[in-house]
Amino acid sequence: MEKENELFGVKEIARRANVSTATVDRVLHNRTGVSEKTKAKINAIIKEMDYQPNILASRLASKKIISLAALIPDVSEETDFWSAPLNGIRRAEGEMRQYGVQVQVFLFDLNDKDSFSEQIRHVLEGGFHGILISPSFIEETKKFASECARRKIPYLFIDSDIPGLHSLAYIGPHLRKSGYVGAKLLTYRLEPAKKVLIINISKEIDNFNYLEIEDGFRAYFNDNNQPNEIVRIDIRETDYQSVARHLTYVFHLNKDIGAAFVTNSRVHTVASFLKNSHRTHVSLIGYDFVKENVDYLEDNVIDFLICHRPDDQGYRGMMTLYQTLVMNAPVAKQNYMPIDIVTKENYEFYQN
Amino acid sequence: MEKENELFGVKEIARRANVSTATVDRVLHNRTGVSEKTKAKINAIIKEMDYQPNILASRLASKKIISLAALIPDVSEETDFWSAPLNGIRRAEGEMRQYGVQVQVFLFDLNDKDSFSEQIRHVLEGGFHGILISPSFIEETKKFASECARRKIPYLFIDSDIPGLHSLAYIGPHLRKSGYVGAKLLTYRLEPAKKVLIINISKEIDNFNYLEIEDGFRAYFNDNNQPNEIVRIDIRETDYQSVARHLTYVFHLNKDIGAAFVTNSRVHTVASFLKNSHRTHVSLIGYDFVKENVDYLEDNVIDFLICHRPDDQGYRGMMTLYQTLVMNAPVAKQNYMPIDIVTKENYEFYQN
DNA sequence: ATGGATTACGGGCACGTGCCCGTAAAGGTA
DNA sequence: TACCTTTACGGGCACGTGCCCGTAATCCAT
Repeated sequence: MEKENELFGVKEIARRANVSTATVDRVLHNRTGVSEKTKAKINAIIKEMDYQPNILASRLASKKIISLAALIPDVSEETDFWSAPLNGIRRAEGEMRQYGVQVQVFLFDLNDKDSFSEQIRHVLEGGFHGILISPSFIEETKKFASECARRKIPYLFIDSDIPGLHSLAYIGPHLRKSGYVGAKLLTYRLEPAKKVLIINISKEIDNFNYLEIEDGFRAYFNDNNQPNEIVRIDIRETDYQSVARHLTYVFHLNKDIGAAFVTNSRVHTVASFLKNSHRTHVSLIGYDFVKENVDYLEDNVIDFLICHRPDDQGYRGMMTLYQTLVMNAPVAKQNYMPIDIVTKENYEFYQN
Repeated sequence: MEKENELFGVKEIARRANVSTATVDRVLHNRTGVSEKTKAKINAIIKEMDYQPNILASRLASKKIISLAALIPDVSEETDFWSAPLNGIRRAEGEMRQYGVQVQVFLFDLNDKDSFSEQIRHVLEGGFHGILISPSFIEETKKFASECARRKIPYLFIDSDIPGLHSLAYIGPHLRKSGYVGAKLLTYRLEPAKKVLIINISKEIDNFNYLEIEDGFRAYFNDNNQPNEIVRIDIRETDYQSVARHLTYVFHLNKDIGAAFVTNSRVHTVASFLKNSHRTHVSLIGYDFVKENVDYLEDNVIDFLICHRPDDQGYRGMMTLYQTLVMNAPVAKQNYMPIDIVTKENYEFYQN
């Protein structure tokens, strides 16, 4: 039975140090106006008491509201993937508002690099205390990062990472391992003679995520001496007709494809093709818990979906900023999300 | 652009109603001492303003601390499964303490019904404002529930549910569906001629959880016209020697067992047996992210672990009580946890 | 010595709510 | 009318921290 000796706060410190609470306050917020001698004495007492400020009182008394910004892609007609992180951000906002935190969301067009740059300008002008950002374009993000460093604004990445920058944290998947998991699932019941098809459907040329995923996918084959031949295809158009055309060609060239792995959420387009061309015996795995994909899970066309809790990414991202700024708690720099496996049987309980 | 008109709180209400803040306070906490007329007027204003009390100020001003109890099984030498929920409970405690909430944990022995009853007595005597409980023994839990109802103490169940009682919520897996998922994974690459073995290792006779799981497992076979024959075995001793003896016998009788499904966390005992008897070609699936199991995942003896985020169950359970008591927010009565699939490839990122 | 600037500190109000205590008004009894 | 009880309400302090404002003390230049 140990008693937490936190009977008093600032007043107790002031009493012990023979100063006023105001002076203690100055030390706590390292403002000017305290002699080195008393500062040292107060700091010693603070350490000795293991003083923890009462956040309730602190937030209540503090006039200044903390404002956070989130910069993520807009929901497009191609994919509503980003509605999930947005959801998590909103959820965090709701919880934080009563603690004097405001959240502002900025959206950009994934197919328009300029919109990204423009929103970055807006965010930087907004005078926010912390920023969450999806670093979809590398060079622009690097410029953003150095500007944040100059202004001493903490920022963190979600969904994909750009290593080497001084972000507060990364919250998202370990993409390489994610591809590794995909390979495991895809080969779990695959006959040795069958070929495996990797499909990347993406307009953006400089999207680097799928490279990591594919790398991990191939690593699994190496590590496990998986005998299957790997075929790969890049498709730069996202509409069904184009995808179907490319796939028809690939399946024509390779008669014995037993499994297909799509490196992003557009797996439903492939599913549609497989179903239409009566190839549902091909095992199919792809990414993300979006409605179209779940429909094909239900329909037994997609075998597994891999998912990285995008909702939670948004939530945790905002909460991490909050923790840092309000309670300045230490934060893990790498915050890898679980690599979730979603099937027809468990999807109804999945929490994004 | 809509402005939240929450500029003021109780004072604003008081001003509009031409009363003092004290009177508003009395209405808010429906205490006595307010005439029906002014009460109605104030309530109208409250509704009109959509007044949300400032929880910071409320918790700060309120002397009374809210105390919560958690009643869960102790960690035993048989399994440290319950260390995970305890972990989540502690995590919640840490977050809530600064908001004036205290948590007390009561542990009982899963093999000793009397210890359960005794701890229930202690919990009820403790005068707690809310209780989280793992309803391991049905009859005792029912008595507990009616006593709570009498005293108007909200309580909720985690890990397993007893329907028909007026618990605040259930936070745990949908066991039937969980068995369903197990069957899917187990049969995913199973040859039609192979038999499937269901193994239940448990001392407790009245443990009803595995019945649900097994029911779901068999339902999958029915729903999918799975041709494999199912063999089942109950083992009432949990030590390795006994388990090995029973399994030796079963595998002797059934030469063509291709996959085994263990209905709880003791799958590592089976894994050990399979490894020792050179039967690692048998697919093996079981429950829970405990160290022994993960070791056999790593060792390729266990194919999949199914897991229901026990840590999160503890955390959410306590948080739900907190939400109910402090902000009296509405709560979902059924709160099914995701049915997570853990493999050798993704376990390192798994979050209990 | 006088004045002004700077440093080092204390007093005290404010944040929004909880709640104790005091009291005027209304009602009841002899 | 005098006295007591009950009802209905207001005043005001407290919670722990943030921060504005005032001021004694020290220092420096005239």
